[in-house]
Amino acid sequence: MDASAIEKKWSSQWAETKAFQPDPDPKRKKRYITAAFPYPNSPQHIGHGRTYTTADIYARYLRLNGYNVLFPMAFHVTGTPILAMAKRIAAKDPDVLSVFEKIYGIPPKKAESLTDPRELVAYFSAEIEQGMKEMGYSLDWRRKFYSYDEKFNKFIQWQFRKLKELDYIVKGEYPIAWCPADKNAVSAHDTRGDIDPELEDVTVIKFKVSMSGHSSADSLIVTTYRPETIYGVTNIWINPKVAYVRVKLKGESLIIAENAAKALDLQLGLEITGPVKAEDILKMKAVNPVTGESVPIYPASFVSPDIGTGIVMSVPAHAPYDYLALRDMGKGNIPMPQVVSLKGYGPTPAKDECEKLGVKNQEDPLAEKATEEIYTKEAHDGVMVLGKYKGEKAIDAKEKISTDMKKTGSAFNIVTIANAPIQCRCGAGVIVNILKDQWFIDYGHTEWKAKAKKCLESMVTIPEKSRSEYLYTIDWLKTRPCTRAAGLGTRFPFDETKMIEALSDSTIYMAYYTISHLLADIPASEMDEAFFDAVFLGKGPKAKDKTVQPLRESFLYWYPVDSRHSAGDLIRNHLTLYIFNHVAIMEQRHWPKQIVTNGFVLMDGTKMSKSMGNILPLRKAIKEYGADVIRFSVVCGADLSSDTDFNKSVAEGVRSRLGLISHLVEESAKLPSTRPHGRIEKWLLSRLNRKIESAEKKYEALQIRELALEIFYDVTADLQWYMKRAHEPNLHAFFQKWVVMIAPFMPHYSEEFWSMLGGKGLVSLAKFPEADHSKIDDNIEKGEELIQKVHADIEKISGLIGKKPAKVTIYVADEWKRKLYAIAKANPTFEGLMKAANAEKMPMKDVQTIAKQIMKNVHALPSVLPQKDELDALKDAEKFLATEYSCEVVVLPESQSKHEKSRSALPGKPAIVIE
RNA sequence: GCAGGGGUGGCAGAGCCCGGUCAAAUGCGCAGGACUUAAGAUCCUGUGACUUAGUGUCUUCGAAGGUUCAAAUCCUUCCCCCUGCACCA
Repeated sequence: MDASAIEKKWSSQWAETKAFQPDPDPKRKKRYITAAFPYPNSPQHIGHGRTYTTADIYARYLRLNGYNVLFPMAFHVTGTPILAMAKRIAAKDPDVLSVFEKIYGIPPKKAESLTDPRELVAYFSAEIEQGMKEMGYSLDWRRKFYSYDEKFNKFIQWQFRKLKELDYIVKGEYPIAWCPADKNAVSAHDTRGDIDPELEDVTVIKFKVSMSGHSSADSLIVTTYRPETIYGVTNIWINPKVAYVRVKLKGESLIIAENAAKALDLQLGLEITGPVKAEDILKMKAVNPVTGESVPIYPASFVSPDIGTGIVMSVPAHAPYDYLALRDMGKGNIPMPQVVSLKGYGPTPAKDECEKLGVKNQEDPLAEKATEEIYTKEAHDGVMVLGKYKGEKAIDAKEKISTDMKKTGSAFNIVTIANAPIQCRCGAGVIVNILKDQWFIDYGHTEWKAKAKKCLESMVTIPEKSRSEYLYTIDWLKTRPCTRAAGLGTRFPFDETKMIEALSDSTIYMAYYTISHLLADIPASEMDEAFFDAVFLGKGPKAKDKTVQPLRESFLYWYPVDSRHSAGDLIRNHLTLYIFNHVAIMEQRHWPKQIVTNGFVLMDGTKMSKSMGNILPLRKAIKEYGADVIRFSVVCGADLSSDTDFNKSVAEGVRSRLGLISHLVEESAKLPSTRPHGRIEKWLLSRLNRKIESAEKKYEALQIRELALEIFYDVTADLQWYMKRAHEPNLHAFFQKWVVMIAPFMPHYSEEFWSMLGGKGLVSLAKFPEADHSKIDDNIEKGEELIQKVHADIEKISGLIGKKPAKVTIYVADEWKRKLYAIAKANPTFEGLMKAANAEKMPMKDVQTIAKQIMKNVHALPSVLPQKDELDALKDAEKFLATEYSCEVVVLPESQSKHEKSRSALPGKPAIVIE
């Protein structure tokens, strides 16, 4: 069977019959499933397929259970990445273009033409949509929209008005990584090398300076992460190669590196009054604001004008760079006051560490390592031995000293980029800006948090263990910026120059799906606050409007979302915001019911990444293996919550099994659908019903991996056994049920099988089989297990004796041995057992041997079949075993033999004699 | 640092909540065999060690202790790994 032909055939069938375009139907129960909508700035890869496949399996399962299921999809285009991507393409960025060509196979001409954000969105969204259709996702595409659609914008603005009414929208200051050239906020994908700028508070300490003994109006300002080491300052470092300037800050005159002054201007408002020569600074003395001590200024090459203020205070006992720079200038032996004591080190930990690592000089990369080592250790275990906070932990003293200095005006805080220097793509150095009129959503509100927690309590989280993460995030969230200066999406209603940020416009959009396909005749201008109030809240002046009614009905029918699907990394933001915004805006009956999160897909054991080039595009994968194989492969490998590995051999394994099943279905389709007659047929039926029963529970709880094992891998094993054992194999009736069970995983093949087997209509809309308990037969299954065991044993023994058996005799243990087991269970002591056996007049010699064995495991004796059942099972398999070994096989009760070996037969373990 | 999740056989990965049927599912890999002119596919067998006309013994589930008749599973301590810590979708 040709996978691609089957896929095409059935996906067009689904489209033609509008199989997955549900409308409200008051007579039927509904289920509403959503998965995170994709961001079309690249094609999707196989990893994206996992979430959607999981959601689709669930949606398809629910459909088989008679639910009216809505599973919609749209595209998220909000924010800057799409703009950034278009810009990079316009600039013919070789990295981007090569990824598109080499990984995704996009013709270079096409790729290079995607310089307009809208064209880019159109191209990639079409690509993604096509991929989703090929995967067979049962999506209702009528409801598709883009997050920059005018009507959607209206909806999002409504959402923000609601939040504002609740006082959840606030305005304030906010530090942000900033490109001074672009005059724009900078995030990881705007920087060279995709580095995420990390902002960090740093203390700036003022050292008053004196020149030739005369005090001066100037102060040198130094930046430090470790203000507590102020007690150990021996000197100040500047870099003679750097340009320094004098600046005015609130009337004070400060000396600072020119670059630093420019970078800090945005947050401090500095006025540069003129240059200062480095050689002049070196002549100055600086006064320690805490100790009052006067220290010299020395030159050092490690000081960078792009980090902090471009001036550094020297604490050689605790800072490896400071020690090294002193040593480099021949002052390695000057007194170095110890501020912090550290176990395992002498009074100068920095020196010790440098010597231990053998750091050559301040330019040596090892200096960085020494610094990290000392800083981390001192932060953890350091205890102050000097100054006001002597005896306290260094980490506590740090805060106190910093606060003290700020109080006296000798220090202040700035925000810097911890991992500086970082370059914007435009080439400018990234700096920190303080946004004065930044808008926030205030997730810190206590009542709001309480409501969110209440929602979480009533919600199902799959996996259950993710619940604690939601709880943590709910507690942790506080004010969160919700606008940006640039990006696609929706304008912020209270300041139209700003755009709503991307995570903030994707929190309640699931509500929009319920009406998005009904808006064609309603102009955007009519979609005001009253309109959405009426649709989603059923109140306000438009609540009775005729145009609103069908929308309201649709919303009321579908909402709430019964299951939200996403990757697990989104719990920390999107999914928790989803909860927050729902509880803020929606009525309680419309709060989220369930969130399902999954792990990533790894490629041959490693994370997929553009730089590694190990991305497998979804459509390429489909072409290579077929949609059903890919669907199965991305979900079956691991538990839902953990990362799963995709590799060739998994996919090929699935494909070959599917091939085996296809073959059996083809054969079965030719046979009539008959009732089971033989023992092995009963066995298969029992196994099937057992699986149906547990499959239902597992589908409900989305135990995808276990399901996959049970209804696919186990089933193929069962089928192989059946085919060996059956006299006239006929799997027609079996497959009629099984196909429905597997259909959520492998919808295309299932449709094909279903039609081959004479099923009516689409299997996608069929009914999930009901388990027939009366057909589950433990004894039959145990009997079959016995046969498998005996089969394996014969194999083993004949291997040991190294010859083909000429005759096999199987002796089934006598009934009294089973009784002995029962006695042992009731009376698990050796003496008790022997006494009871004696009373029963059992052959005590044999009893003793068996009893010894039994007693080892007396608390966990296997339950055994009656002798009759064992005999029945094995006799039924006589023919089969005879064919297997092409020799005579005889099954006898133990008592009918004089053979010595026959006495070693045990319940569940017949004796085997091979001649 | 704080928070969360983990450490199981060559690999991936179940089992752990609810201790015994666990030398530990399943898949992959590997080895041998069948089929084939051959390869591939498929099927069978094996895959901790030792042993054997058999269902036996020993040592294993990050490390060390403990509870128990019995521990991969429960308790304690320790070691190691991964993820997140914010404006980034």
